[in-house]
Amino acid sequence: MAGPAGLREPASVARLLTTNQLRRRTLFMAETQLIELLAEALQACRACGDLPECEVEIRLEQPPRPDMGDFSCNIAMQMAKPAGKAPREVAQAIIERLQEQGGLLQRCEIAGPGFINLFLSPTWLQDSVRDVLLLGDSYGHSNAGAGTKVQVEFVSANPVGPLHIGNARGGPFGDSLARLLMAVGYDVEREYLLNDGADNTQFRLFGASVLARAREILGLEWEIPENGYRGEYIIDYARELIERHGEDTFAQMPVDDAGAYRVAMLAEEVVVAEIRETLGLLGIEFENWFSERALFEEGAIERKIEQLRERGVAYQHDGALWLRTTDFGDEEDRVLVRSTGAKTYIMTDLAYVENKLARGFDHCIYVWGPDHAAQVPSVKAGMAAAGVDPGATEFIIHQIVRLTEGGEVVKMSKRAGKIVTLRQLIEDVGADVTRFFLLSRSVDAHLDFDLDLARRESDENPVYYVQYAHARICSILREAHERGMATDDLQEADFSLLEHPDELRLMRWMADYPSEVLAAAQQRAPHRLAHLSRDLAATFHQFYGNCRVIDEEAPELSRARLALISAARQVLRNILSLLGVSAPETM
RNA sequence: GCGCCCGUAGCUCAGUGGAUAGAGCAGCGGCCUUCUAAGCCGCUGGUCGCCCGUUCGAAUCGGGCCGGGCGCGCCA
Repeated sequence: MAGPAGLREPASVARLLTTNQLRRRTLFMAETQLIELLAEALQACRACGDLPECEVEIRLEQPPRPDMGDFSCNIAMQMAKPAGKAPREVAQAIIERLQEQGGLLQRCEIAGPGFINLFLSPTWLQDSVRDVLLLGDSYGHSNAGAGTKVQVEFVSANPVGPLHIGNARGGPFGDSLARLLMAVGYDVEREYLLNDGADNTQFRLFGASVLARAREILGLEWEIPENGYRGEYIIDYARELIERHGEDTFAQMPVDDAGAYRVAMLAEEVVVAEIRETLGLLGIEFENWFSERALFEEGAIERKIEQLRERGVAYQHDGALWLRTTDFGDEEDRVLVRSTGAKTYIMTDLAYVENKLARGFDHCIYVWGPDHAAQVPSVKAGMAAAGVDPGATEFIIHQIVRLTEGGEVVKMSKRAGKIVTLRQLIEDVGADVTRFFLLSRSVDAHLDFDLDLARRESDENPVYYVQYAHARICSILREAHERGMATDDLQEADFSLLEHPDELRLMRWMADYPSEVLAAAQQRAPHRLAHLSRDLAATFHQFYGNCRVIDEEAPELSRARLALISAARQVLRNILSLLGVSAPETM
């Protein structure tokens, strides 16, 4: 794929690079090497008795400001007490024995209460820009996951209506988490669980509601059941189904549980198509859509019940079958099979997790809404009771989303069917804004989705700020191309010309990117990507304000800067791609 | 009552045990004959809910309060 300015995509070159080559110049590797250097210096101090043998952990961190260096180390403060010396004195002893190594470290200094601040050499940073260009789309990726098979199950909203803002958050979150995990070397599959079993109360209530509406349309006696679905959209489903399957199908459908379930299954096709389409608008696609029904049909549920009985963890009481979860840390025992014979969610969860593990997943991540938070302990206890290692599963609970407009919370009522659908939201503010906003907060935090801000197509909207940086770079590359400057083979530019503080900052930022991706993946924190993207955009915009890229008087510097912004564009693209937000070439 | 999440600038929120706690939005003031002003620069704005502890060092870890949200079915 050719870039807008005829840039050659160096993907083929990237494939030739080995993992070691990739690692050599990431900041993470620099960090590892610096830690070794410090350890050697510390050893030297101990050898001549300047410092005592004591517990210290050599860790590097990022100083708050760039003029404080690229890394800082706190060992002097850790050792001050056992050494009986002032921290700065300890620091002095260490840096005196720090052996300068080829090209990595430029200088170091003591700062503040006793920090050792380390400055990377510009040469090292300049080389890292070349890696970005050579590795392209895979820059920032790593192999931390080592091919471990991970399943991310998310959304899994009951197939009883359109997705709404309440269950919208799991979509972008789960999808970006999956993308992140893939980027750091996991073998990931996304899955949507359809709660469409015959025993599923909600699913059957939904069927009964649709049937009632169909009968209404046909002029027959009708009644929406207690706790049924009263939203307008139920009428739409009824109409659609009558068109598809004919009036007779519904006129003759028995008004009972069996009829309700049959209608629910017919409606499911429509609902799932709608859900799939809506998520598709956000760039979310699932490798698997798993029907809970399959667990019943294929006998997994019955086998599980049998197994639990044999293990002696299930018992009959009050006409129901209970699981002895209290033996595994739960507050009370849980019902597996109701006295009506219907299976509960925990029953299907247990059969389902076994199915997942049987499919070869080493790790199963569940992304659940806050309404399911309370069931996590019982499900985990249930797994333990069933002999499934709960360590193979991970539950991530996201908090609620509220829409705000004009400073007020938009009120919604699910019972009355007064909801804002995800589709409406996307049509209102756009897919990119929807994804970015939903991803911009920590999953633990409640999220207020500011509709007024989201609608604004201006500088106030953070999505456009990031996309604008990308478009701006594309524009410069286009301009350079039009002026006849070479915009290919930029990895061969003379990077040593890039010495301006804003250039160094940008380079450093990009060199740090791979470890940020890894951290975001490990912390299951896609929202960090949103912040990173803004931060990179800001770093670029600042550079843009202070450094002119196209300068026909200085062709070599121009070329180096074109290489630099081309790299910045690549990293912006890579972050946006993890976020699932588009990177427009013009705005 | 019990459990989970949150409490950081006027508002919405970041913040891997470190230095002068940061962004966005809102407010005030500058910067376009030069590569996209959807931008940049500067200013204003804080008892990090409160108390005690751990630590050389706490917004961050532990305990206890206070406040808000959500959940606590033989619904999912």
